[in-house]
Amino acid sequence: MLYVNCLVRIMSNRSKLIAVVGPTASGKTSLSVDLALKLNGEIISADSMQIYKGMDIATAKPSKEEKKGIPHHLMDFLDPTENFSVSHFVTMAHSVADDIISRGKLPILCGGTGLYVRSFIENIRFSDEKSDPELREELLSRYKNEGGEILIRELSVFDPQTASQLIPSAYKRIIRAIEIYRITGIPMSEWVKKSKEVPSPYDSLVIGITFSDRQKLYERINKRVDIMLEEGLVEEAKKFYSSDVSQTAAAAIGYKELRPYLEGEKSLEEAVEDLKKETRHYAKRQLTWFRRDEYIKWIESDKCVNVLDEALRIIRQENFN
RNA sequence: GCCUUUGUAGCUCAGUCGGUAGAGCAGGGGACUGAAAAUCCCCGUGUCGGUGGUUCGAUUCCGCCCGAAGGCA
Repeated sequence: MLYVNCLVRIMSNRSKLIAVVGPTASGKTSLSVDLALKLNGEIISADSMQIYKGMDIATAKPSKEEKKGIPHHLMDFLDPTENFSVSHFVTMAHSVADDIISRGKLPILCGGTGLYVRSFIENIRFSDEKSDPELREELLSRYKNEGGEILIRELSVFDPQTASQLIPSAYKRIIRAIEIYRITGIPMSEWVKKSKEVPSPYDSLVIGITFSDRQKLYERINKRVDIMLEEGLVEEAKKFYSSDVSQTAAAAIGYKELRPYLEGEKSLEEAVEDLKKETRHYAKRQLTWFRRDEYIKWIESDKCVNVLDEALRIIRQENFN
């Protein structure tokens, strides 16, 4: 098995790429920076919220000092009024990765947005057709009035496979499945097949950070939220709500939990507890997402002495240096 | 010291006109192809504070003990 892997790598001659994934507050940022220093790399952020300008504290963007001079791409470049999506990410990440490689450096993907990471690593290719906000609105109001079952039945006429995988309450996925067919005339299940046809141009090694004791991760999360507050999260939230924001940016954890406090409906203490809780829930969902990818090489952060050394060991073991 | 209220899941609390109990939250598991920090699904046995009594049977009724809150002295 090992021989086969080596052989494939030597023969395929694909460019190497390392990814660092894991739940929020697990230490991805510092590991990726240290790896970049050791391996002459640059970082591509795979984070659906760190893309936005001004959303610094809430998204735990690394400071100048934390970046240690390593270039960070796809971070801090978009205005919060702009929407964004996976397909944008994949397209941009490919061009950035190719640029890094062309300069003789190692691209290091780092982020906790599972959909972004997986789509990039598995080279999922999205259609050029954009989404149609008006159609979505229409379908959403139909969902509210008529219910999910009717929409699923409608979907099953042109895409029985996708329809069979959906339940009435999963409205976002029902709406998207109908939308993509209406726009392109091709059912979602076909798109999914097509999206996987081209193998990845990169030879990727994905390292995941986790904790054998979930409680340890939760303690880190709680502590980090307290630090965010000290750094001025409340002020950042006020500023965030002082202007219009896109639907994508509005989903960020950190502002919406503080909003009831800003509007006088909850005490700061209560809002902060909510924020910690939502962050913990999010971390749990991320772990569920990444656990599914059997190609991830996991590091149990609370069990190993030095995460960087452990990562370097894995990299050597996989012939990646 | 006396009176009242109270003690049920990690937390907040329902409930059982006597047949050994269930919600919310927390917690756990899962799904995920253009909003993904989003969205959605599944998972509830715990000396019913302790002890004695009544009873075929007590977490439920009665006595005593222990803990908590409030009131009167």
